[in-house]
Amino acid sequence: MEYNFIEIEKKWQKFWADNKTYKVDTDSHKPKFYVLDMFPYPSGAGLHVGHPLGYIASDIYSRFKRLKGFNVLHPMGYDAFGLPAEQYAIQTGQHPAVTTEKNIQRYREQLDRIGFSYDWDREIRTCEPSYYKWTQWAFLEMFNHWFDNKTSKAQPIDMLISIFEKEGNTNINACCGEVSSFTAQEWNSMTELQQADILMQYRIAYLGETSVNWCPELGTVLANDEVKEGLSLRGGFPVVQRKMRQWQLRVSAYAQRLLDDMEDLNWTDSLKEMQRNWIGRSQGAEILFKAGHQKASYDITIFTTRADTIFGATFMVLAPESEWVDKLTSDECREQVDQYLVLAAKKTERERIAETKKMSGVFTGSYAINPFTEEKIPVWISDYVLAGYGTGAIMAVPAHDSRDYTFAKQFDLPIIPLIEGCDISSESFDAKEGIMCNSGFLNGMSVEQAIPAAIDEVERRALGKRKINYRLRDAIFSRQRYWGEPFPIYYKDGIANPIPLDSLPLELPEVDKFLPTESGEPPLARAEKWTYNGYPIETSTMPGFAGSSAYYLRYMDPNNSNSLVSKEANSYWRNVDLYIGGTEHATGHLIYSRFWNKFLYDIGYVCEKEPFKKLINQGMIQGRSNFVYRVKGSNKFVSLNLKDGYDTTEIHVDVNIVHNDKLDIDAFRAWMPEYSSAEFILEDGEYICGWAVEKMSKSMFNVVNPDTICEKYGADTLRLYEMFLGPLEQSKPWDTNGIDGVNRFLKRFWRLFFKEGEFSVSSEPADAKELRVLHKLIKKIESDIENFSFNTGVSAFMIALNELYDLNCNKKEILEPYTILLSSFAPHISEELWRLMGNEGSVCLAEYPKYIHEYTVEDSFEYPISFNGKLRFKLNLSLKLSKEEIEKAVREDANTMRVLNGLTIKKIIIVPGKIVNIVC
RNA sequence: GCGGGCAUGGCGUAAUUGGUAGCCGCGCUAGACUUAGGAUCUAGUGCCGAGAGGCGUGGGGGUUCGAGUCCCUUUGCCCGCACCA
Repeated sequence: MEYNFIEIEKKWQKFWADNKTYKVDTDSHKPKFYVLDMFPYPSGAGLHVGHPLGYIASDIYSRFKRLKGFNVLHPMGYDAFGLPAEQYAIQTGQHPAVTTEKNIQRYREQLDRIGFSYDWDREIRTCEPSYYKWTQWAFLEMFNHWFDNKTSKAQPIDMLISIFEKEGNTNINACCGEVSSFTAQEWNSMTELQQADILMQYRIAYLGETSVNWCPELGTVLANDEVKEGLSLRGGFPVVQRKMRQWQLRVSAYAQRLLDDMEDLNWTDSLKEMQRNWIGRSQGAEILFKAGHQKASYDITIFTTRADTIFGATFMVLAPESEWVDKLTSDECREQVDQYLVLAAKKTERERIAETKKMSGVFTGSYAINPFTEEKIPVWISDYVLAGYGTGAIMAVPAHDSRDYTFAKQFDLPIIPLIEGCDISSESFDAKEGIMCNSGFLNGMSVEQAIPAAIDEVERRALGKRKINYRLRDAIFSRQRYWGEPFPIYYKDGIANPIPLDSLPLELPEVDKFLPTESGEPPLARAEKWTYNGYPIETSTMPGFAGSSAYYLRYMDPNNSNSLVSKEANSYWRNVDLYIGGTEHATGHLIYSRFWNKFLYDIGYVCEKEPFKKLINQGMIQGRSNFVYRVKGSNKFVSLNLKDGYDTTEIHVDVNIVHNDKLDIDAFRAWMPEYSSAEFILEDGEYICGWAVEKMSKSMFNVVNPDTICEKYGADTLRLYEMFLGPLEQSKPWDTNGIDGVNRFLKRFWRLFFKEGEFSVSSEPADAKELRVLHKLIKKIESDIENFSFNTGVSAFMIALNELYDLNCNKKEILEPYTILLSSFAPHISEELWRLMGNEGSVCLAEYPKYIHEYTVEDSFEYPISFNGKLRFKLNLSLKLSKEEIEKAVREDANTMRVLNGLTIKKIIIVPGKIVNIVC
């Protein structure tokens, strides 16, 4: 009987679906295990072979854990809100819900063919009202909470109000916007609007005016992680900074906790490092400088991590957007300053970044007093200082900061070296090392000593205080788009009010067009009756990360209509034990999700403070393009190794009509009409194609659809091959050159169960050699899966199969456990063979094979000579032993003899102290 | 510029974690069975050499009885961050 993978795979996929083989429930006496994939955005292009890489790995792990007796939660869903569907809608007028639905169906079909063990009853889609009800709910919870710095945790806003009513805000230490202090009486005498404005400064989800990334092309604001090098991640359009009033999430309040709790996570160091950089904690001090011109004087606070260099602060710089700019600009300089501000505002982020080498700036006309040197130093404005970081103002120390140095050189400002022996003739000395000089009381100290000493002095003289700054900023949460979650907020008399929970979900309304209105309002403003009790509803929608921030919680209890997740479900499933996905979410989703989880933890909603215990980043699969070489001016194509003799043009050819770099000539002629009469110059009767590794994309003709592989080789081969390709975390090109080997392995495995076309498995007991093969395999597979070393795992299956062929073994005692082990990797073929062996119930739920046989010294068998006839043992020998003594020790060592029994020792290689190599 | 990672046959990779480098697979060579084979099976396959043997983990140096693995240095690739004061 042939290995008919098409039939087998179809049969078992249907069986698993019909019988809900992979359905899981919370009420179980088994230990839980939660394995999660980063759910996909269902794009119109469908899945290519790169997408399932992580899914296959997580599926193998899930199946393995299930075999080991765990109750495994392994769900899948779709991150279905997003820009591409909306842009498609704008172009075609088709509702994004329609295209999204279509794409999801396609994804589902493709996923189903690969044989994943998902519990599809738990599928979620972020664009469904029953799901986004809970996204809206979480937003309202954030709206109704504030962050208490004293306890470092979210607290209800009602509690804040009652404190205000009793004692004002003087005793409150909150993470909030700019609020001046007030007493209880002052609070109580405020209007409703005034109170609402103040409360807004405290809320965790708040409406606030800040400098935002505005993308004119997309017509929306973007979060920091959606912008890279001044361009939008989606589409690559320029982004400018603009002051806008937007909904924001106070992620920055959680900066320290996000940092601290990372310690216990089982994530890669590089990913943790990325998050650390993104959070960007820096320790320093805020220092007060008096500054002003003839007409007025102000206190300006700056932030610095190098308080030790204050004696070298020879000027001050303000960000163009700084609120001090207006105040410190003198009348004489007003005109130039205004010109500069206009110029700076027009620059895109990208231009700003590009101008690192050349700096621009303008003098304000004001001077500040360096509090340590008492010198008068000029105050400048330049866009190399960012408004959003620190206080938007710096003390410039050109001798020890490269940016200040460039600026000082350009505008001819004084540079004072502060470290003995440093050379600042051509560049600044940025290193934090050396002995201080020109620095008053700090002279003679090392930099390390001088930093705290300087801050102590600052604090003693009440010029400022120690301060920790974070690069992490609050997340801009509004998008001026249609295809997202509506905000459950309505406006009454200028006050933002929550739409109560029992009116949720607030469903996305129908609109006639998906574009902004003529007056520039977001598309939702087109909706008829977009009101609540007659009051207008917020017209922005939430960003992509809103729906993906808590989806892992929803899987625990996907159909609950009373709660995001029930207490019972949450306390059973707790958090994700294994999360697999790409690194591209390091600073977006993985930060937001952690923040979201921590907030829900604070309000007592979830029981774990971190969402994802272990995280694996699968590598990207790149495309491997193939080329043909057309002789210029003809329809002749020359094979790779002969092309040097001709003047040729390199042309991408569809990789699906190339096999092992050999072109299928007939398929090529049929591929495009212009090649139908193509002629070929062959080498050894073949046309060999050139190749290159490129991004997988349609235009390079190197996209491989997993369906194609499933048709040709079957899903089991696809699964094994993707794992065999190399280490999971490594990026690699998709290269089908080796797929035949893996396919051959499955065919060989299949044949092991058949004799002359008949299914034939022996029920005789296995002998020691055969058991050894099995036990070696069990041990290896177990450790490989636990270490996510799936490539060597596949190899181990192949090695064991070779050995079984050598032993001519078809015994059930060996083949049955082998089949169970293989079922994690190749479930379809395993299921078929499992049933043919006469078993009831799915192999996927079978009992994990255990060691059924322990070796003892009495076991006598020849050691399989798979180490090229050489064995190596560790023995506890001392240097002083003679060769004979060592030989004797080897012979007497029980562990060694157990394996050596029955073999003749030919040679012993001795390395004194540790190791003995034995050739038999 | 800063931070992290990698470098092993013609190719993808492996190496019991400091112990005879090259497992497994691809490809290739030869053979068997075949009308045929993108099927199957057998043998071989790091490099040089007829052979004995020698040389080999990007280059150079070091530690060690012993280094692909540890340390220093250098080169080349990949990834992340980038005016964050």
